[in-house]
This record gives sequence, structure tokens and C-alpha cells, in this order.
Amino acid sequence: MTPENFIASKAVQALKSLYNADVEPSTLQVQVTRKEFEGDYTLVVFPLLRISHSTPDNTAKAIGDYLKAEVPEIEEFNVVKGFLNLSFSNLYWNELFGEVSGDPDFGRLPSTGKNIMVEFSSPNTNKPLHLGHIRNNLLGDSVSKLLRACGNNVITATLVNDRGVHICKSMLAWEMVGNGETPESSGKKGDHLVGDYYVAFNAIYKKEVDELIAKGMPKEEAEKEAPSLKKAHLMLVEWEKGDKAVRDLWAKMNGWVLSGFDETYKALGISFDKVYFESQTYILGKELVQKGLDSGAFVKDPDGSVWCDLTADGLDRKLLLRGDGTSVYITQDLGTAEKRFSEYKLDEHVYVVGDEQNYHFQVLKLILKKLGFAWADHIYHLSYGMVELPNGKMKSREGTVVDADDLIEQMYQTAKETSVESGKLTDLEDSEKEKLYHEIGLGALKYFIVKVDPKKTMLFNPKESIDFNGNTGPFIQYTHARIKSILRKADAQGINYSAATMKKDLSLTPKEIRIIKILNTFPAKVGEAGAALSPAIIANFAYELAKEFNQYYHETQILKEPDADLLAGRLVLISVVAQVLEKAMGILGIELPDRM
RNA sequence: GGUCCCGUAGUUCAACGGAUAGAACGGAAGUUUCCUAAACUUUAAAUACAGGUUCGAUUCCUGUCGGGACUACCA
Repeated sequence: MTPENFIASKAVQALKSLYNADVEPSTLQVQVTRKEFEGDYTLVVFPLLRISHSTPDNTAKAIGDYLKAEVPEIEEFNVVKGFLNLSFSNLYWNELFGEVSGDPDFGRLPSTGKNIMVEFSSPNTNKPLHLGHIRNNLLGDSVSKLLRACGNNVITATLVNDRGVHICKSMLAWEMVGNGETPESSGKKGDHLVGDYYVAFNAIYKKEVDELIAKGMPKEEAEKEAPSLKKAHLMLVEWEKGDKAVRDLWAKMNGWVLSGFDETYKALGISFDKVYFESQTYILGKELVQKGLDSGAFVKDPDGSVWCDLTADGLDRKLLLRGDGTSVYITQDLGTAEKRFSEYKLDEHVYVVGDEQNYHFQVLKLILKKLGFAWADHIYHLSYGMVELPNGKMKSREGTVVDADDLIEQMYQTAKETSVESGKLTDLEDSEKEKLYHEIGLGALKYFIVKVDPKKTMLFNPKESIDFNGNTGPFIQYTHARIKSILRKADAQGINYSAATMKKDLSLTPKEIRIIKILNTFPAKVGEAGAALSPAIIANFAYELAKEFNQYYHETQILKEPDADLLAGRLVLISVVAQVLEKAMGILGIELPDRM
């Protein structure tokens, strides 16, 4: 039982005894006492005044007197305005810490039995991944881990957008100016190679448009009439017909891109349980449209196109099938959602997709409801903000994108430089050092992204790079390495410490109590973060714990403690800190090295 | 026009409706005979504006002003 719940339940007894009032424990407000006040936890009594019919001070004092007299764990109290500050006994903290240290599953919530699919990443196979994708991937990955820690059965999925005009553009440019270039012949990573041809296409296209305009064609018309674009559309038609040459080229180039993506995913430490390809799913959903027509949920216009009218819900009319009977983007989404819910017996489905698609998901959900699917309410769009650069949005055409592979490499280099500069780790094998540099560089990147509330637009300044000091991944990694270092020394000195043999009445310093307090909030934080789908909550928790430890480290000579029981107790405490840091950072997908 | 999101120190981020709005970076000043200085200590600096709801509002509501996204027979 958490201290908050403990106090709430005792306060209920107090209210019953003092005022003969029945109160739900969950309605009571208990919070950690702010540092500047005496006490451990604080009961806010303002909401109770209507029960006590008395002043805040008197009410708080009455409850405090009762708790001090009746509850052995509560040792002292004081009242400041309407705040009842309670102090627990040393014994209570020992017991509480015993619960934390003795539970190997601490921080993992009980199983819910729910199946949740998390779809994220979902890249286009016409250009390499950039910083925006990194935010998507890291969020998706950590949210999946978070939901697992919350006791759910999680299936990670991605939908590869491997079909469409944008893919044909790269293919066309490669045919026109590629001279048979391959990843092998050029030494380029496959996704970058194909991305280069996408850029090449746009250059060709722009030149054609300019020429048409120079000949007197209006801009809008020129943008539609440019020969290269027409060819690309033609190529898509050929693709849909199954033309062998087009399909072969398509398969070859997609293969290059996908193996490039695999490298990037590997570098990011990310994988998927299920990979969907749009080329295989884009047909889905048409039967659903027919079903909606039959039930009267949708309407057919004279030209044969099918629409869903959402004007009653404050939105517009939404196209579901074109006049020629072909499907649009949302048609497929309807179909895949239905397929996934039935195939995997999903209870929930989380889509990690940028906030530019908020409207799309609003519409998707509404249409699914109109189709009568009960699970429509269990679709959740985890909408995250764009990553902006100091001069605005990233634009591939203007060459202002921050490439994912470059960024990962840059983080690795910084980690290496910092480490070499510090002169530590000289005794390690080169391969171990390399592994460390990657873990630290990636830790900095992941933490930087994931500590920000998902829905906020975030800013990335390439010039300033990502910090390795302060509230960062490496700070937490460093803290963990420090703890491990102390524990190694303790082991070397043959000191025995284990949770099982720990004394139950150690005298704890205020700092130690604070650390126990923070440790104890971990399961609640996991639950809170899971409900909000926000790994940022876990990141902030880890930082708070790490910071607290570092202060403790500087004010306490842990290994110099002469009393054997106290020394063992301290070592157990810091080892638990290390374990909880590992669990928290594990949810964020960040490795914690033993040394750095 | 319509739908939605966001405005907190110079900068990047925090704060279930709770106490004197927290951190970090950057700025200023310190701490290495001591378990890892990627650390620690001290210091200056912020809720866009105006109303409302109440014991109490950065948080909820309304309006104003700023920034952004979407509103394609593209995906």
C-alpha cells in the first residue's frame, strides 16, 4: 500500500470517528509535503470543511490529533493554513523500503489481460528516415514498453507505405538518370539512394514546370501537365495492373529501402511484431463501404462516388470511394482496423501518428461508429507534435531535414569525444568501448525526444546539438554507473548486503527517506504514464530519482559507514535505486551501462 | 469560414484545481588529497492579455491577441 493510500484510509477512520461522516478514500487529497515544510505527506483539508463545519486550522488539528493518537506509524504532525503535514516513524519507512526491495516485480503492474496493438513508424519507402520519424519511432517504442509494464499484452505493428505516386517518382527518376546505380555499386545506403532519386525527380519536375510556364501556361495547369508527373501516374496505373517490368523495378527499389530502414531500426534498437505493407492492404475496406451503403450510413453521388456525411458532427463530407470505384487512404484504414480487431482480438488500438492527422483520426473514429463497431471507442490516436528547427518546419525539398542516420552517428561521436576526454575506461576492450559510445549517444537522443510531452511541438537546434549534461539521458546513465561502481567496490571488500537480511530498524537520514519516498511512487507513475500514454512522466521520474541520488552521494560517504548494519542498509538502498532506474529507463528503451 | 492543438525564466522542458510556479542549458561565483567533476553548492531570471467559476487557477470556462496543424477524387 502506498503511503498516500495509507493516510487516506486512516483519514477516513478519523472523519468517521470525529464527525460521523462517510467518505471515499479516493476523494481525499494526499500529496508529498513540499520540501520547505516539515513532514512527509500532506492532507489537504479544505475540501473537508463542509464535513467538519469548522475552520481549516481546527479541522486539520483535530484530524492530526486523532491520527497521531490512533495510528502508530504516524509520529508527528503540524498544520500550516489548511494543510495537515504528517510525519511517519522511522519504522514505517523501513517497512516500506522492505516491501520495495523485496519485490522483484516492483513497478510492473498486475496483468490486465488486454490485447493492445500499437502501430507506429509507418514509413514511406521513397526517402530515408528523418528526425520526425525518430520522434514517432521512439514514442511508439516506449509507449509499447510502457503499456507492457502496465500489464497489457502489446503487439507492435507498422504499416509500410510502399505504394503510390511518390514511390513511382523515385522509380521513374532512377530509370531516367540512374544509369543502373545500386547500393552496392555506389556504396550508398539503400534508403538514401532511393531518396536521392526522389529528390532528382522533383528537380526534373520543377524544371519542366518552369519551362511550361515560360511558354505561357498558367502555373496550376503546368503543375498538372508536366510530362514527368504524368509518367509517374501512368506508372502507378501499370503497377496496379501488375505490369512485370514495373513490379520488378518496384520490388528491387523497395528492397533497397527496406534494408536501409532495417539498419536504422537496428541502430535505434527498435523492432516490430507485425509488419503490414500497404501494397497488400490498400484493397481492404471496400466491403465495409458497401455495408455502410446498405445500412444507409453512407450515400452515393450521381457520379458514383461514395461519401459519409459528417456535417451533423460539425465536420465535412468525407470521400470513401472515388467515382471510378477506387479507394482512398481512409478506406484502407477502415478495412485494416476491422481486420486487426478481429484477427488479434484487440481490446485497444493505439496509432502513433503526427498531429497533422488529427482530423483524419477524428473522421476515422466517427465513420467506424457509424458502421456500428463497438470497438470504435477503443481506438486511440497518440498524436504528437512536429519537430521543428530554429527556422521552422523541416522540408525535404529545401534540404532542411535532419537525417536520422546522420543524427545517430553524430550522437555517437559526441559520446566518444566526451568519454575520451574524461580519460576513463582506458582498460576496456575497443569493442566494449564502441558499445558504450553507442549506448550513451543513443541514450542522449532517446531521452531528449521522449522527455517532452508528446502533444507538444518540440524544437531541435542542430547547431547546439543534444546535451550530455543536466536533465539528460547520459546524466541518468552516469548516476547508474556510479552506483554500480560503489557496489563493485563493496563486493571487492567482501561486504555482505542483501534485502533479505536487512535490519528493520535502521536509522534513516532525511535524504534516505526522500529516496525511499520517490522509489515508492514508481508504480503509480507507471500507471499514470500508461493512462496518459506519456513516457515523459517516466523520464521525469527517473531524473528526479537520479538527481536525488547524486545529492545523497555528495553528502554521504556511503562506504565509510562504520556500522555494518547501516552500511548494508545503504548498499541495499542504492542497489534498489539502480534497479528502479534500470526499469524506468527500460521503459524508455534506454540502456544503462555499468561503467562510463 | 470550419475542426483541433499550443502560448510558463534569454533558451529547452516540468508542475492530479493546492502552500513561496520546479529543473536543466546559457550567465555570475564556488567545490577534486575523499566511493566516477557527464557530478555537487550558491546566485539572478517566467505563467501572453482581460474577465468568470471558488476557500484557492499556470491548470477549468468565455473572450482577445499570438504560433501551428488539418479542412484533396494525395498517401
